[in-house]
Amino acid sequence: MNIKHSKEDVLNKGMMLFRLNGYHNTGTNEILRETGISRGSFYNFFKDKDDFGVQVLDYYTMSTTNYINELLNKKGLNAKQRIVHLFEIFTESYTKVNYKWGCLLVGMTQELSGINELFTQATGRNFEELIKPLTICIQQGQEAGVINKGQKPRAMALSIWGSYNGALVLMKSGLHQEPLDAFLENLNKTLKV
Amino acid sequence: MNIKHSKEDVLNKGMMLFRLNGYHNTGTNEILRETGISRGSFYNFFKDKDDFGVQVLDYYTMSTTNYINELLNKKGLNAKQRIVHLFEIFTESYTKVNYKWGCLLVGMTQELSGINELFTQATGRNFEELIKPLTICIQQGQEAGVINKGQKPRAMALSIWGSYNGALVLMKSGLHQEPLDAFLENLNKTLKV
DNA sequence: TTGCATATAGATAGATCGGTCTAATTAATT
DNA sequence: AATTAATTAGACCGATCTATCTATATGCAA
Repeated sequence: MNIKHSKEDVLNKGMMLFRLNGYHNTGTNEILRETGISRGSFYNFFKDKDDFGVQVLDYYTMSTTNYINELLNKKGLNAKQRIVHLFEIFTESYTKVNYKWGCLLVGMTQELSGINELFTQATGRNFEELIKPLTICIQQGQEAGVINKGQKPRAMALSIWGSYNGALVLMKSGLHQEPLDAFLENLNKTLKV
Repeated sequence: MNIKHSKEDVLNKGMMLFRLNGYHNTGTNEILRETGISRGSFYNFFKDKDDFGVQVLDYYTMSTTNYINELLNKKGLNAKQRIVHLFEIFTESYTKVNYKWGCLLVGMTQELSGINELFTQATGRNFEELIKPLTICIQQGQEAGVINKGQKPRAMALSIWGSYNGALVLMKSGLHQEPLDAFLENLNKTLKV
């Protein structure tokens, strides 16, 4: 009796595994075991492990971007408040798992960008996707006068997203909350008019 | 005819390899080939690969901390100027290698912290070492009135070092300069009285 | 010099890696 | 219903992984 698995389920599981244990540290055997899929099916869905990795990364970025857009379009808050709210929600999600996993894009960047051509392109592309909504929201906030104009939207988005990513790394390096709080504190200062 | 290698040479080479290609993506064979050391010698120096990795990380932090201290004690500049100068020098070093490598502590954190007990302790410990000089310098700057007092020294150091680490990740994800410039721009704003 | 600890060399081992292959099953098409 | 295409299953393969093992060479102390 054969079992049918959706490709999305496999991508989801792979995402979780890569975020928890990293790309090189996650073998295909582990992916097969965790998803219950067979080796034949895996290589029917995906050309090879790298192809799988890139698809997982694209999938991660797509879902994350959707969620970001949702939060940054919330009614009843101004642009600045929406951004602060976004990062409060995001940092909380890491608190909830005891700081044990990180941003997949950060991890894949560290492990693969600059080494593997496919992933070098993928990390660059996904990073641009991820930062787009924030850039737009900052621009709106500056036009509305609720965010300071000390940096151009793009540069400010880079600063903030960078600070956020860095906070996640520091968090993971000591498995504690402190860097996330420092980031949120600094975020308010960065945005303040 | 046997050849004698210093342990420090091997640590140095390992540091370079891990920064370039990551921990799991660097095999012992590659380490042996690059250093010219034999397998027997390697396992005479180091208990196993993990032990080697931790020693490399400790070595990296020690040399980096020494360099930070040197830059943060430079005569003729005030605390704020010394911090800005430090990060200008540091970011430049990545520009020079075409954004192809990252901070070893960031990489090891992503790959190993939270997974491997030995490395979890090591990343936490090394991160604390690395941030210490910056914290002290910020405190001096605040007391001297050249750095704003909006955040406590420790929190500001976390914000800044986090932003710096995040900028390195964004840099590597797209292999470009932009996030480094955005970070330096933002750094000035963070410090300004 | 003798004796002993340490360092080097490299063959070898067992486990695991990513990936292929054939056969069986299921789905789609005519 | 018959035929073809797509999917699933899992045995299997060569390559590579980390680590050990034995033998040889070297440094040092008595």
